[in-house]
Amino acid sequence: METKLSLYNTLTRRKEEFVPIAPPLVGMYVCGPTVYGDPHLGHARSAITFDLLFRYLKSLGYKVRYVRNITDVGHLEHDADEGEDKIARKARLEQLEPMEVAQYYTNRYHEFMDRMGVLRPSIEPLASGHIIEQIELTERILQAGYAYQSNGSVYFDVEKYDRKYHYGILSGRNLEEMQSGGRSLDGQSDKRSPYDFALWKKAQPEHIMRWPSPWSEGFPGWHTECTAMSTKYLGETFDIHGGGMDLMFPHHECEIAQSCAALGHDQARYWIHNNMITIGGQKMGKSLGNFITLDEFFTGRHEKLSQPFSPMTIRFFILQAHYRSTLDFSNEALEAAEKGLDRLMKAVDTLSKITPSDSSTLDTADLTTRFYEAMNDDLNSPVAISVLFDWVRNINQLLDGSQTISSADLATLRSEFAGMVGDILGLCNEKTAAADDKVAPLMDMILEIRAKAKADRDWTTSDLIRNRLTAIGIRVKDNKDGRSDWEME
RNA sequence: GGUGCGAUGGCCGAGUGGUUAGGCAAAGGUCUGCAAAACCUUGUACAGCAGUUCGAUUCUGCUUCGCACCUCCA
Repeated sequence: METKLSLYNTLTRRKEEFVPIAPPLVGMYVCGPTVYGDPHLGHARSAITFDLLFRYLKSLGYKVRYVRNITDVGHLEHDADEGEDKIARKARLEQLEPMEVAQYYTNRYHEFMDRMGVLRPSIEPLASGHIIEQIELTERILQAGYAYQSNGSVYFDVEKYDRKYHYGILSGRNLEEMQSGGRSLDGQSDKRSPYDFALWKKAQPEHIMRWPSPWSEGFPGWHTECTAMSTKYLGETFDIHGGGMDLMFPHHECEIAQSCAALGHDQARYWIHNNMITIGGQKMGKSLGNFITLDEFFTGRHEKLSQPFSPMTIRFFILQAHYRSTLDFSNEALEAAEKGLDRLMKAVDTLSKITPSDSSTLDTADLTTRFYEAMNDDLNSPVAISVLFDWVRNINQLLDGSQTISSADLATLRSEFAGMVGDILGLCNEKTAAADDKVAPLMDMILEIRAKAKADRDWTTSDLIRNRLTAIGIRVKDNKDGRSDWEME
């Protein structure tokens, strides 16, 4: 490999060469969804970003253990003691068991991510299945002296922690600044300081999701699951921790604090954060209520959508922007992505129709070198895709005959190109997939009849066939050699 | 208020101290029975003002505008 993979590490605020702790093993933990609502575009961005990293690391030969959690414990709406659990509230509104809500949205999440070509993680632990581990973590932090009990709840002592470590190391803040510019929370809570966060919360009588603990019947604080589960499955130190930028503070900051307090050190070597999807320049999210769910994208049922957009179009749209840039939603951008993807997938198809020559006028090394250079540069998928498009032109020229390729080079090109598009970028041809095995021979027959009509200069018949096919959504394209191709709209 | 980030051609979106991003859209052409597709050609884009430099869209400073986090959030 000419270049090596470098990744932007939020912790150091620069790109660093990626060096795993114990190659070829790589441990990666990514914060997954809280399952109390339908997945939206934002979830897709995070899932696809780390799916790309997962796929790319694997393609480089690493053996990756990818852990992505499901948060099925609702935590609290507000930081105050009387806050309501998100999942419990949803359950109350829909008259379901909390776990029924969590299961339903977990299923929905899986269904939509599958359709977008997002590979399932190696381990997908549930927060509710790791209460014991979270209690153990809390005990360790208590023993280390960085937490205190208060009315049955346990809180992390941020001020004490900050005297030895640095609370704010990831998000570039420091406690003093936060305190001086701080908003004054009225002392309605059991916390000593407004910046302290809960490791364990005592449940109010009406709180449904609750577990026994040494301190009270209650539930874990919302930062503990990630620390507890990443430690369990990836060890005390692992390679990559990912998530959305909005999780940087306080969530990831608190994870670091918990690790340092319990283990004496941060767990993750590389902290990777994907940027947000915006709509009209503003973050698409729950708090603003301006999000569009994936279901709405796939069906087109949303007032802001001009048409349905397929799962692969969404994936391609996301991949066409760098993961650390904000990506603005618009119908025009999605439509452009749809057409661009179509062009790319057609080229994959075209590759199988090219006949080799004695020599090559193209150098396939150009594709490989530039593609991997882009991917190695902090996963620059937009540039990688632009390299692919340069080769889409080349592939089309090969079909036209204005370029030639040897059979050895063609074999290389086929496997490289398909691997980049399919295995690394995770894009597949939804149109081809739609045509099942029986349709293809049927189409061959129909086009054979049409070819005969064309040979007889019977344009009435040939146009009738083509028009009828167009009407049912099958596009016919005539080639110079008299043969025709077809594709599903 | 604190801490960060951004402003690129009609739209989306990379990148660079001097030489082509790419996609979509648009215009002309080639091919074709017609069409579609494909191919070829076509765009003096880098918010504004100073400064550094032989040269800045790229570096520095300021200005304007926008965004994110500080509260659940991918």
